[in-house]
Amino acid sequence: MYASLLAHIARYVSLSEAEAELLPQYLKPLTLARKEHLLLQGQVCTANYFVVQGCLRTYFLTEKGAEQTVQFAIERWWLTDYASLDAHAPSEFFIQAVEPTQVLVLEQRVQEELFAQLPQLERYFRLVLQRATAAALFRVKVLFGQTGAARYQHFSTAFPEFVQRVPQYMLASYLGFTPEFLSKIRARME
Amino acid sequence: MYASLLAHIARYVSLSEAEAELLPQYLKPLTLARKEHLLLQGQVCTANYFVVQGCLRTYFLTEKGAEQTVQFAIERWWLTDYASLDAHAPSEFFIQAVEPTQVLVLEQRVQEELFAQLPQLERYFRLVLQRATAAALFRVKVLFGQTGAARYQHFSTAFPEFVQRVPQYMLASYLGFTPEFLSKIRARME
DNA sequence: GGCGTTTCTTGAACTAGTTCAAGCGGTGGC
DNA sequence: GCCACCGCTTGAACTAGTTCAAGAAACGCC
Repeated sequence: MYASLLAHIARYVSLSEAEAELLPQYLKPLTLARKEHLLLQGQVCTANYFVVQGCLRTYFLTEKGAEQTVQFAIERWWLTDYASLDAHAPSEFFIQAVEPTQVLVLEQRVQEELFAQLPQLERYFRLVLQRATAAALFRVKVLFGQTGAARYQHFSTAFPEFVQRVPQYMLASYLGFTPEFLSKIRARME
Repeated sequence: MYASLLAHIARYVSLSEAEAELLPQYLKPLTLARKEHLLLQGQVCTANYFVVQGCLRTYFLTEKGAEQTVQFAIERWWLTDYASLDAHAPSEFFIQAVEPTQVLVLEQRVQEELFAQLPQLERYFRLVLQRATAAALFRVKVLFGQTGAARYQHFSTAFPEFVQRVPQYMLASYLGFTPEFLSKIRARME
């Protein structure tokens, strides 16, 4: 359970064994069923979630009532709504388990204590956020730089296992088009 | 020059006067003419830029050769390409001054020394990155959640001074449509 | 203060992707 | 083992936004 997080932390900063053993005091495991929500629109987001096993997504409802997926998180990704977390404001998003999922929950109010105990983690989260920021910029580049069909083709060759794993309507909205259009792209590819 | 950065840092963490006086050793001022580049596609990005006065943008060239703006930075924003910076890899983006601009340059290789001297800055940059990540998510929400015309209307009521400041073709591509279409939206609004 | 470049506008033809509606297939729940 | 539902497909009509081209306006610079 915690091994996955410790391995991830070790990529960025080093913790002694004694330090590593402190983590379970601060992060609580949680198991989610398929389609279970961690956050509903309108609620204040109070925690950061690390995916040990499974898949989460962030989505919102468009004016027409369609679910628009804005990000996915699979194993070893952190997911939260920083806008809501930082400002203690109601979230505009839903966070939901795409499949049965195990997460570690880091509550915002214990995060400060954790950083006081293990100051290296301040650096760890900075580096995790740098990667997230780079990923967000790349996502905007892909959305603007290529057609829907090209986005699907690149995505499905880059992450073939992931395409199998999530319902196509979630993937379609993540890639910026309708499920019907995705179906037509697949038909065209033969 | 440094007062702007110190005021920004003070929003997130506190530095003593003695600590504040160390900053000029690490960050170098730089003045850019309109349209001057800080980074060209293909170069490795080696620094993080803080805008004291003026405006920067990140853009890339689409297959058709059009400039696609992906982000702007005005006073008190940091801008860099973290993908290139972290991986020491050639950047896919250009970073350019939209107007005459003064920046403070934090070279990647001196950033580590700076954090060793002033560990609070590790936290400062983490918090700056949290805001950037929240802004990136919000941007995706706006791009997917509303039509081009609605995006322009909301943007120009939220940031009227900014709309005056940048050429419309940059704003059009930032908002996800062509300059011609922006012109037509404006005509429709009368 | 005028010249050259850059930026903005307008219109007409076009296209990538949407919308709506109907049918089909798999599968999870009891 | 059956039913209900959810997700996927297909086609036809549609629309938001693009493309291309040409002229008008505005700006920055010496």
